[in-house]
Formats: sequence, structure tokens, C-alpha cells
Amino acid sequence: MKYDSDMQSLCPAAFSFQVIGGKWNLPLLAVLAGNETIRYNALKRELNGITATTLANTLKELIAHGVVRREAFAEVPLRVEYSLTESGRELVPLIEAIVGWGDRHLGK
Amino acid sequence: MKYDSDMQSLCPAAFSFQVIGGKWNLPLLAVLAGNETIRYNALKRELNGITATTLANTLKELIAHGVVRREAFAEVPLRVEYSLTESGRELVPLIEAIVGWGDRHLGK
DNA sequence: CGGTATCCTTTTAGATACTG
DNA sequence: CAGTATCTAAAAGGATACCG
Repeated sequence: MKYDSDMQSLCPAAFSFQVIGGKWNLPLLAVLAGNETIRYNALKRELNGITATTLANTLKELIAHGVVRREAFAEVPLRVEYSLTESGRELVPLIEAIVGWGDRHLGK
Repeated sequence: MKYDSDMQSLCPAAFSFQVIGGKWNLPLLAVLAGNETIRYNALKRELNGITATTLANTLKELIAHGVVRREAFAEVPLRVEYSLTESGRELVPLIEAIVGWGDRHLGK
């Protein structure tokens, strides 16, 4: 089995990786997993240290990959809610498994 | 639950991420998973497109994190063999689960 | 409130050349 | 064979300022 730099044979892995890779993707998914829905600024507060730029970019990526849903309500003040989609929720146990592995092997 | 930029509460996640993150870590682990032991240049051939620099760096990281083992044999020509450690092997099913998720949700 | 635009810094990976 | 050293390029993320 060969793995090309364009990752042809690892294409599903590359896709998964676009979803869980990146500095804030995992923390962001974790916060979303802990809330039915959550607003932009609440998300920003939970993710201590993230900038508006990065949060917006990360959300867009995740929405494009179909794991996050965005709902805007035409109220004043404007309200936007984010939540995990079905496939996003399927990812949660895997993320937990990864974190669990790290927990068991950190400094062992 | 809060997630700081220094990832205090996600420290195990950060550790896991140093292991599976990076462009070549996942492909490299996949090749190692498919072989009892494998030599440096064989690894380089399997990972089509990786440079010597990057392969060496990635291997060092993984060794430092305790998931890969390096054994050198004082022969002529020099022989060096790489293999997964126990904790490295424990990672394999998780990687497969991640790839499986990608497979199920790619273009869905 | 929920963003975008622009620019800048940091990180990551690749190219090339060379060594024990 | 199994790497290292040096430099360059590209990608990711952050700072600042501003808008509907």
C-alpha cells in the first residue's frame, strides 16, 4: 500500500483530517458537543484565546465539511446559533477516544 | 467547561494531536501499522513524496512521544529499523475509526 | 451582535547539498 | 544506508481596525 503526497489512497483520512485538524477544530467541536446550540460570542468566550477571524474561519470550514450547522435569526440584536450536524455528532465518540488515548499515554 | 489557548483542560487532546497531527504523521503511522519493522529508505519509498528532512523530523517526534521505536544495527551497510511501540499500536484502531468516518461522510 | 478586510508573524514542510 | 545543515516557500493563525 502506497501513500502519495496527494493522499489519493488516504483521501478519507485527508477529509477527516481537515475536520479534526487545525489548532482550534478539536476544542471547537468539543464545545459544540457540550451544547445543543451555542451563539457566536458564547463560543468565542468558551474558546479562550481564539480570535474572531480564526473562529469565523474554523466555523466556515466545519460548515463546508457538513459537521456544523449555522442558523441565523433576523432579530435585533442579531442572533446566530451554531450546532453539530448528525455527522458532526458521530465524530464525538472518536474525538473522545483520541483524547482518552492521550490521557492514558501522556507521560507514561 | 473552558478550553484555553494553552489547552490546559485539553492537554491529553493536545498530546494526541502532536502524535496524529502534521501532514505525514498519519500516513507514516499507517505504513508502520502494516509492517512488523521497516527500514528508513523503505519507509521513504512507501511515503511517496516525503523528503528525507521531513521523514527524519516526523520519526523523531513520534519516537519522542513514545509511539515509534528505532533500532540501529552496526552493520555495513548500516541498517536501521522502525516499528510501532505498544502505545503506538493502541493508536491504530483509533486511526482506522477516523479514516472510516471520513470514508462514510466524504461527499455525503 | 456577528462578523469581514488587511496585514503581519509563526509554524511547517520542501529543496538542495553534503556527511559518517 | 541513513541521515544532517541550511535556506526558502507556503500555510496557518493572530492583531488591528472597521462594517451591517
